[in-house]
Amino acid sequence: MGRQPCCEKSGLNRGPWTIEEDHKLMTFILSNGIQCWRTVPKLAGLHRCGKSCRLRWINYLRPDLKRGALTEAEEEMIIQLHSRLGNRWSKIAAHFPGRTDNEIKNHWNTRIKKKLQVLSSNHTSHTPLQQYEDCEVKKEGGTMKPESATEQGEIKLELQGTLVFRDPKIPQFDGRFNYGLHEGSNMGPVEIQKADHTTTLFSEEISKPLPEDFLQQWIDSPLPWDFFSDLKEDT
DNA sequence: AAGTACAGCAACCGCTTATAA
DNA sequence: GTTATAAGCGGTTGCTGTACT
Repeated sequence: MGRQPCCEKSGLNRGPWTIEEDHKLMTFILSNGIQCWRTVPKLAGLHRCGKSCRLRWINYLRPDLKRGALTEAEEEMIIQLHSRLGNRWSKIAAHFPGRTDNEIKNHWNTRIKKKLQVLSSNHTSHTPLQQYEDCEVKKEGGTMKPESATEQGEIKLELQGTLVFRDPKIPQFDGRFNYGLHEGSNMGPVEIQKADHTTTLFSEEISKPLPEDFLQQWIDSPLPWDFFSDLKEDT
């Protein structure tokens, strides 16, 4: 029943790959292709687990890999995608031909995360909502629901709704936005997007503590539009 | 020059999902 | 429908090189 086990766990090489191992794996895959990772190390003459071979190929040996540091534009796109997809690195990596999920994950954890932390700590002096002060904003329905709560009292909410913007600088578009926040925190960026047009709004004005009654009031109310009091609302 | 701290990244671990038997 | 396994995925670890003291 079922399939054969992937590989023997004992007697296999571990740790960094040698040039010779790389060469064996690359030569084998280029001439035979990949049918089954389990059989690859055996057929290629490697003392490695199939899983390890797969990882080495995907993250390092694939000929279509793009080498070199990620560009500013790529970084910006990662931030945008991460705000929508969260830590789904493979989904994010799918938008970057030649880049691997591991590469993007590492880049996020070692660089972007820190960059954003610095940005958010400077956030109180940042008022990009002014950028949209000429906007007319129209609400078109929306829902809000508690997503999760922890024992530490951290509450995450999901808000979904539709905004229609009218702005001379931005063609009219509707958007879907989601965010999470917890008691006493600043709310993160609110992303407004449609098709290939994505932008992000920030505001320190929308930082609110969330005592239970206030939270309930929020949950009960159809739309928490107080968050957007800075914007002219066209109802 | 030596020791320590830190950053970056490759590789591993363990869980989840898809699929063959 | 159930079970076992391969493949995929995200979190984490640990090695290596570099900067700092």
